[in-house]
This record gives sequence, structure tokens and C-alpha cells, in this order.
Amino acid sequence: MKGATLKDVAREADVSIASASRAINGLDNVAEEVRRRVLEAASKLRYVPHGGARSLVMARTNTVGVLLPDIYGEFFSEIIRGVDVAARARGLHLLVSGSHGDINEAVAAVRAMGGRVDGLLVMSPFVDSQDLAAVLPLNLPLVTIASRIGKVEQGSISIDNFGGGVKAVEHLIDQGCKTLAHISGPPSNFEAQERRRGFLEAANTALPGAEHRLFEGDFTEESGYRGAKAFLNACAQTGEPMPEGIFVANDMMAVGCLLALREAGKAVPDEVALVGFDDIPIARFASPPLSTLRVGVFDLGRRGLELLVDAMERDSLSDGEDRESGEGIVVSPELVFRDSSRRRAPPA
Amino acid sequence: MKGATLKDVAREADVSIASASRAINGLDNVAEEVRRRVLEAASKLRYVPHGGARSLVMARTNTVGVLLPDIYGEFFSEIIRGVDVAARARGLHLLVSGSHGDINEAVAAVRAMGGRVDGLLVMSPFVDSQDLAAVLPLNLPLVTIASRIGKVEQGSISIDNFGGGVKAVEHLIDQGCKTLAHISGPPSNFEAQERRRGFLEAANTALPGAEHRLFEGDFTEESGYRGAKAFLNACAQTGEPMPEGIFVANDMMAVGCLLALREAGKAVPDEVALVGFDDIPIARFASPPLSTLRVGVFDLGRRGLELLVDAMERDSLSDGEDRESGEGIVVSPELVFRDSSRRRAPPA
DNA sequence: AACGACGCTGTAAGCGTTTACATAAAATTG
DNA sequence: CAATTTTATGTAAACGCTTACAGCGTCGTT
Repeated sequence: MKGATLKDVAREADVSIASASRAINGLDNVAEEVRRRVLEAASKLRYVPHGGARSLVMARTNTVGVLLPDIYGEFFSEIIRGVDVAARARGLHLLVSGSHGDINEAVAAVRAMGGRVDGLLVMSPFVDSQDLAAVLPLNLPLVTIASRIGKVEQGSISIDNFGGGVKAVEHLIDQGCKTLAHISGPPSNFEAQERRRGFLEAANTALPGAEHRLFEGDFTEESGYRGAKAFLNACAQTGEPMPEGIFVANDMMAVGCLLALREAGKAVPDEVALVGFDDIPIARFASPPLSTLRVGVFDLGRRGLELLVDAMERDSLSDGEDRESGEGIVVSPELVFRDSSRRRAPPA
Repeated sequence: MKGATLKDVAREADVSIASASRAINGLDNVAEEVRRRVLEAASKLRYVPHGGARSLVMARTNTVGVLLPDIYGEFFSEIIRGVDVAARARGLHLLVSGSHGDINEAVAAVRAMGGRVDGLLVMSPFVDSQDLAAVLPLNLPLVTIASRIGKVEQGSISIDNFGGGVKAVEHLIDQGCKTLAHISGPPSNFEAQERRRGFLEAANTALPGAEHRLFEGDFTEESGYRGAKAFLNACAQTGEPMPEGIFVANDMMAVGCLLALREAGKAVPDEVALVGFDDIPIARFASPPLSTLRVGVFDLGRRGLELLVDAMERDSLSDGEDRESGEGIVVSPELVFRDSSRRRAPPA
């Protein structure tokens, strides 16, 4: 039941284990005849090299570990795509794991990756991610995506969430919204807090003294739905009008929001204008198509991996101790103006 | 620059390497005092066990390999979610790889996984996947998802694509469509061919003698757009009316189709009714919401992994040679009736 | 007081590879 | 044709870890 080992192949081909290894790895100092016999034996026995043994002796795995909050869904999937494309271009494999928002799971995942990867790409946008830093192997090159982890990383790529929040508000104001509201992400999420901060600062600047409704969601479609419902109910009770513009902290929630608004018979964008965040693929297909702050999620993944590869090369070349904390790229989200915020008559 | 090894930890804690190992793995035959010293040394040195070495000696990795055509996008992402949920429930890790439709890449991926995983979950819906079977390590438990790979697998879970095609046609007929068309997936894709076959058989049965327009897409949104355009152009040229019902072989293409139809000012569903396939999350949000054949993509992944775990357990228990080809589950897609095919006045 | 039982610890073998080094055979040279 | 280089092959060590086994105190029991 055990798989064939190199020893088996060598015996079958009647050569030494060293020659077998050389033949299989395509080194040139092997007689053609021997190579033929070895390859034949290998395929006959369905030999597959033991990656663990190999990485043990070679001290490299050609694999990078990717740790994300989740490994599915529009957003993370798109990150993975970026990472995948960049990784395959360099012949690297991916060990992907999701932490499900749980620091302990993240720690467990990191340990499980230990010794199986040459570098780590981590996204852990939680406010308490510093705990993660404490267990990260010192020797592994590390790049973070949109995470505040500490100063252990050799590179990082992050999003200007605050600036995005500001842009969203400015856009809604441009479109003539006189009252604003915000559906935020969870308080435990660093990014969500930054977006909220951006919203508040810009909203207070543009509409001094005004009250802005806030609802705390958790980045799921369902919570966006609840958020819109909450605003609708509150307005029904107090008799106040609905906010004219809502900045929703991610597109998934904005989609839920759209659903609730449609159910309630509120016209988007004319009664309520909506701006999301992320520009996940689904945003284009929502009805009306969703205005949003494009982050370039694909590029987040791609450039993250590139940064990591750089760090890995630096690391292996200069076997030195000088591990300077690498560059920190910040990308600015860009407004994508679609129908959900395109008001017919912005009462200038 | 190298990471700390167990030996380093042992030296630091002033114990033997064996005791260090025992302490770290939580065996009970270690003195409390020793355990404390070891754990302290380990965290001081940021020790992370070398997974390769571990799997080498233990002959297991607690990791399963997942090979999909791609590892992103609505469909595969949803599969991964199912696999992830089931895997984490069992404490298994995931080594994920995409083959990008290239058999050689798939082969490379399988080799790269060799010796790093305890089992393999493979989806390779290509007509020439038999080539893959030839390189799969004999000893690894293998489960396939929606793939015709040969008889090497210990289990498989697949979709009744033919039946789904039939259901789609029957539904369109029910809705009063008198003329039908089909946008198919690529000819190299086994599943696409089955759906097409289902369409043709049912269409010929329901509408004997009629011609059905066909367009060959490649499962991308863009090709769906092209397909609809092709139908529109052909009809404009010949003066014939548009087909009243289109069965599109997956939802992504159906979304593209919807876009083209909207651009052309064709009313969906009243002028043209549409049915997709898969029920990916985006289907609900299209406008109009897309009727489709739900496959339960999440469950495909989840049950696939469960099958694999079963096979792995069988494998390790009965160390026997009896590897019977495991069960083959077939799931039937179920019609989800949304607005894209809900015709006001089915002219009975 | 001698004995076995028990609990903790260390020594060393072995997991499947790669690769430096030694060796043997073949090819090149003067 | 002997001396020398080149080329092909084999031997054995090393990678970091787990674990069978042996060693050795410490007890409790006759």
C-alpha cells in the first residue's frame, strides 16, 4: 500500500539510488541507457517523489503559504486569483488556508505550514493580529496584505481605506445627497474601522453638525440587508426621511442593501444613492449596477506575491541578518461610478 | 537565517532531543519541569516544526490535495468552500492547485503534491483526463468530482448533466417557448457535452423536426455575450425571429447573454427566456434573476471531501490490496425557477 | 535488604531524498 | 601505450523529526 520510493525504482532499474535520483531530476551526467531504464521503472511503479523528504534535504519547497480570512467568496477568490497567476508564472505552488477570523485557527494554520513553505503571504485584517506576529517563524519571509501585524513583515501591501471612505462621501455629496448614512464592517476589522473613520471625517466636514445614521454590519450580504432594514424601520418610526446617500463598507453588504431597498419600494439611486467598496465582480451585475471603490483585488494578490518573491530572493542571497522591513505599498481605491449613485437631478 | 530546529530547542532547554519532541507533542511521559523549560525555549526561539521532516517519519501529512481547473471564480470558489468546511471539521489542511485546463499543468501539480498529501480530490472535466490517471500515484486515495478519469478513483461524485439539459428544455417548453437555442461549453469539456446532448435529445423530442440554433462558448461571461450576439445577428440577417428560449450551459455565460440581450433591447423573459446552469451566487442578483439548474456546488465539494476521508480511512485500516473502486454518487440538478424564464402569458 | 515495577530520560535508528566524494571505466593525449 | 583527463556510477552522510529501546533512579512490596 505504500508508494514506491526511489530505492524501489533504483532496484527495478538495477542501478544505484544516486543514479536513479540523477536520472529523474534530469541531470546531464547520466548515461542515456541508464536514464531510459530509470524512467521506465519510475513510470512502471508510478513513482512520485516524496515532497517532504525532498524539501528536507533541499531546504526549499517551491511553495508559498497563503493565509486569508477565508478562501472563498468574491473578494478572497479574486485575491487568490492574483496570487495564483503570479505564483504560476514563477513555478511556485500554493498552500492555501483560511483562518475564519479566528486567531487560534490562524496560528494553527501557520504552524501547519511551517517547514512546508518558503514564504508566507498573510492577510489578517483583525485588530488583534499582533498575536499572530508572535508565532510567525522568524526565518520565513513574510508579506502582509491589508493587515497591521507588527514590524515583522518584509513587505506589505495595503489599502487606503480611510481615503476610500472620504472619496465615497465626497461622491455622494457631489451627487447632491443632503443626508448620509454608513453601514460599517465589524469593529474587530481594522479595515472596516478605517473606512468608518473616513466616512465620519468627510461627512462631518461636508455636512457640519448633521447626524449620520450608522449601522454595524459584518461584511455579509445578510448584514447589509439588515442594515437597510434598520434604517427603513427607524425612519418609519420617527417619520424622518431616509438618508439620501448610503456608503456601505463593502459590496457584498451593498448587494444585500439593494435587495432590502427594492423590497421596500425605495428607488435607487433617486431616493437613496448607494456606494459600495471593493468592486468585486458581482458589483457590475447588481441592479442597478453598483457604484463602488475599486481596490484592484486581483492586483492586491498579484503584487503581494511579487513582493514576497522579492523578499525570498533577498533572503536567500544575502544570507545576512539584515532583514530590513521591506517596502510598504499603499494602493488608493478608485471610484467606479455606476448607476446606484447616479442621481438624475443633483439639486446643485 | 535558518529556522530553529528541535535540536536547538533541546540544547536551549538543556534536555535531549527526544524529550523536547515529547514535550512539544504533548505526550504525557514528560516531567512538568522539563515540559515547561522546553516550551519556553521553543517560543523563545520561535520554533516551528518542520512539516516535511514530520511527514517523512510519520508517513502522514494531515493534508489533502485539491486539484481544480481553476481556484477562483464563483463556481470553483464555492467548491473550495465546501471542501474547506468539511476539511476543517476533520482537522485537515488543504493544498490547492489549479490546472488551468492544461493536462500538463495538472500532471505537474499532482507531482508537486506527491508526498505532501494523504489524499487527492480531483476535478478535471476534460475529455482527455485519462492521461491524468496514468500519473496518479497508486497509493494515494483519490476521489474525483465531475470527472471521467478512469477507474482509479476510490470514489467519485458527479453531476447528471444530461438530465439537467433535459430539465432545462422541458421547463422552457412548459413556459411556452416554441423555438429553442443552446449556448454550449467547450467541446473539450465532458460536462458541456453532456448538457448539450441533453438539450438536443429533449429539444428533438419536444419539437420534432425543428431546427435548434447552437453556439459554442467556453463557459466565460464574454463568450455568453458573443453567443447572444451571434443569435441576434443571424436573426437580423435571415429575418427569422429570435429563439424564444435559450438554454445556456452555465450561469456565467448566461449573465453575458443577459447583457447582450439587454443591449439589443430584447425583453427577458417575454421575448427570450433564459435558463442557466450551476446556480452560482451571482444568479440571484442578475436582472432579471436567472433561472438555472442548481447543482449544489458547495455540497459537491463537501461530499467530495467526505468521500475522500472515507477512502483514506479505509486505506489506512485495511492495509490490504483490495482497494475496491468506491461508490459513485450522482447528483441531479434541480430547477430553480426565477424571473429570467417566467413568461407572463405562456401561449399554452 | 533485595526485588520488580514504574516513571522519566537519553541514544540511536530510520523515514526518502540529494549530493559531495571516492572510485572505476572510458576517452583523450603526448 | 602509459599518463592523464573526462565521464559515469556508487557509497555514505546529512536534512529534522519521531519513536523503539535501553538505562537509571525511586518507590512500594515481600
